[in-house]
Amino acid sequence: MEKKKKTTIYDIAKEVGTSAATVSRVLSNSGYPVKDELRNKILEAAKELNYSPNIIGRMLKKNESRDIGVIVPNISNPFFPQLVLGIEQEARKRGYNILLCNSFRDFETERKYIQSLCQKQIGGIILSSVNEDYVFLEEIQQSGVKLVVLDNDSGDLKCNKIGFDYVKGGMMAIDYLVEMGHRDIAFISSPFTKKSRSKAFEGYKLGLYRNNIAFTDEYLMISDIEKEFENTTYEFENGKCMVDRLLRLEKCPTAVFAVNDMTAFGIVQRIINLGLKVPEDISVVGFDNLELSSMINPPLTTINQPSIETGRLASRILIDSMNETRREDISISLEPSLVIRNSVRNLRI
Amino acid sequence: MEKKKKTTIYDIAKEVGTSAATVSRVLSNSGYPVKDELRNKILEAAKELNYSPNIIGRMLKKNESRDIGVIVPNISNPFFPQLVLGIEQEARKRGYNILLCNSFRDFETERKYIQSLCQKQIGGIILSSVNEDYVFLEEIQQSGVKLVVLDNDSGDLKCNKIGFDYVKGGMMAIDYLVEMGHRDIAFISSPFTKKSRSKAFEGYKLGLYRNNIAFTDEYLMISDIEKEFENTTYEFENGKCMVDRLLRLEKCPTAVFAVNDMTAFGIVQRIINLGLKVPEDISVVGFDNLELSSMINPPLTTINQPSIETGRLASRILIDSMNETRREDISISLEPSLVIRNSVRNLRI
DNA sequence: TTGTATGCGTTATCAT
DNA sequence: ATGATAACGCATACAA
Repeated sequence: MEKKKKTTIYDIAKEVGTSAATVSRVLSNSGYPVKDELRNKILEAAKELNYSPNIIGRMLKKNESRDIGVIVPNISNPFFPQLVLGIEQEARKRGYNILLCNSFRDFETERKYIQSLCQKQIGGIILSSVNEDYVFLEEIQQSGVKLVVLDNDSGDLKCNKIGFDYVKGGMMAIDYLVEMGHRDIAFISSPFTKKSRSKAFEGYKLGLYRNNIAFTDEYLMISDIEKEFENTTYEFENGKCMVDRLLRLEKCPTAVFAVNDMTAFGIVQRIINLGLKVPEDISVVGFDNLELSSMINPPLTTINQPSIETGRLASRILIDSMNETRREDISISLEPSLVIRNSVRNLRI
Repeated sequence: MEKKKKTTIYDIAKEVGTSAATVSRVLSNSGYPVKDELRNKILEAAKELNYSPNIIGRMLKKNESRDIGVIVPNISNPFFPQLVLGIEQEARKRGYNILLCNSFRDFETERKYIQSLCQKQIGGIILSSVNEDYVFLEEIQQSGVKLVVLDNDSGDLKCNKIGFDYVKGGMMAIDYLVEMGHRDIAFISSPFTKKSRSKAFEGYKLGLYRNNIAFTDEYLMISDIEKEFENTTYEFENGKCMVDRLLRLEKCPTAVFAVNDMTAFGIVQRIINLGLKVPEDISVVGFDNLELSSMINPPLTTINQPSIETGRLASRILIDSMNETRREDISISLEPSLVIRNSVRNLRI
């Protein structure tokens, strides 16, 4: 179990009786002309000596890395594995690797990871988090690191952005509910510490408005404490709690719109636990379309946010930008869509 | 948007009027004595010039990396985010970063990732996958890379291993079901392409045996095709299909034991869709204890496999091994536990 | 077509 | 306490 020194191009050069330069030319597929006989000897010796190139040496020389950083709040939130999968698929396709970091929505953690990433001389970062320290991010960019920011309507910062139309998503949910004959619709959410939540709420209100339904204050149910960083099931628990509050209302709504699917899961479970039925007694619409939303009972009607596609797109944009295929920043907003399953009752029949 | 050359220790040295060596001594926290006045000037200049060390240079020189590779089959399978979380928590605590790869249970993909990781001069790999090419892995190890293999009873390969007692888990499930008065218990699974599945089945059989229940061939339900690499919901769909087969049996079992929670989700949903009830008509026990198992209806009784703890342990073992705190390989098997929720009916009352 | 020499940014060795 | 210099492994400009 002794440390076997790794073989370098010099070892191979010595073995074959040529120079390191020639070995490098062959082994790095540089396309540089080398006589076939010699080339073969080098290739042979490389196998023989079990040569594996040291990427670090190459990186130092060429000052380019094939890595891109990805920062997400928490990989345990089922939305993000899908996102990461999309990013990775596209990245691998182009020969890039991803370096994954969980920020836990903590500002300092995120900042440290970004710094650490930069010290590794990565070419770009996909940032799905809440860093609003624009000066910091601008510094990062000026040092040559490309950025794709997800879901952050940071008006000021000039960089690539991929957004999602949460407002429209919220409106679609309400439209559908109204179409199904509902007019008493509650909105259940965790605190508006994320833009996505307040946007969805905005959609809720606009949806009511354009369907001529007055917004009722007591139908807006937001929990008090935000502690999701500790516990992934926070949203779920919150959904459960809010149901209790809901049922204490003098006029109980016929439907609820949840700020996300996890919350909806909690809502559905609590309703059922109480001996009521979804959607017979209360209808529920979620937001996200997690893979698991189709697996619960009843299968959840929800607004789809295209996670994998977002990931792919982010990868593509970042890598293009790193290769300077495109110099101007790009800004895209993805569209929600309604996924009808089984958690909404049609009051019209 | 011009490329601003990054500042190096030489720039700082020039600025301050000292040598690069001294700058390095200060900025790398080497503990080497440098006069306070000079040290401060260097620190100041570093801030001033916005210096950020180039890890690549350091790595090349010191030939050590603070990265560890992690290979999982598919981050979309909800078990793995938890595992990765555990790995990362522990790794960060000790100053290591993780490089995540999805092998999609594909042999060649996995092999390529391992090679790529090694070329990056990482110190170790946590491998949660199915590479059974021992010679390959041995080569890797001989080149100095430490290995922690998860869930792979590769008898031959000498390296760190963390296992899980699937057999015992299976037995616990059956014991519990019997305790609740069940004797007609089916086993539903996807094909035995993973050790965990055949082991769980072994536990199923042993459980029946020690409870004096004869194993019935027709209660063993395994789907025909394995195509999970394409579709994460494969297990779920499979569970649904198998229910149909189950109900065609002349004597329908009172309970089913699912090879994993995802499969159980499908089973539960299909049963309910058919107008039957869980657990009133059919009881279901799962295997894994995904976070979501508590969120479905009814909440799933299942066998817990400690994902986060496994991750933490793997990190700890790998890093210790890299630091040669411990030289001998270690081999641990983690214990299952029963999580009782609401998907099993007590026939005794 | 091949070889020599240099430099990427850092740390370590050896003088001073 | 500080500075000059070599070395890490590789790729490349230049010479031959």
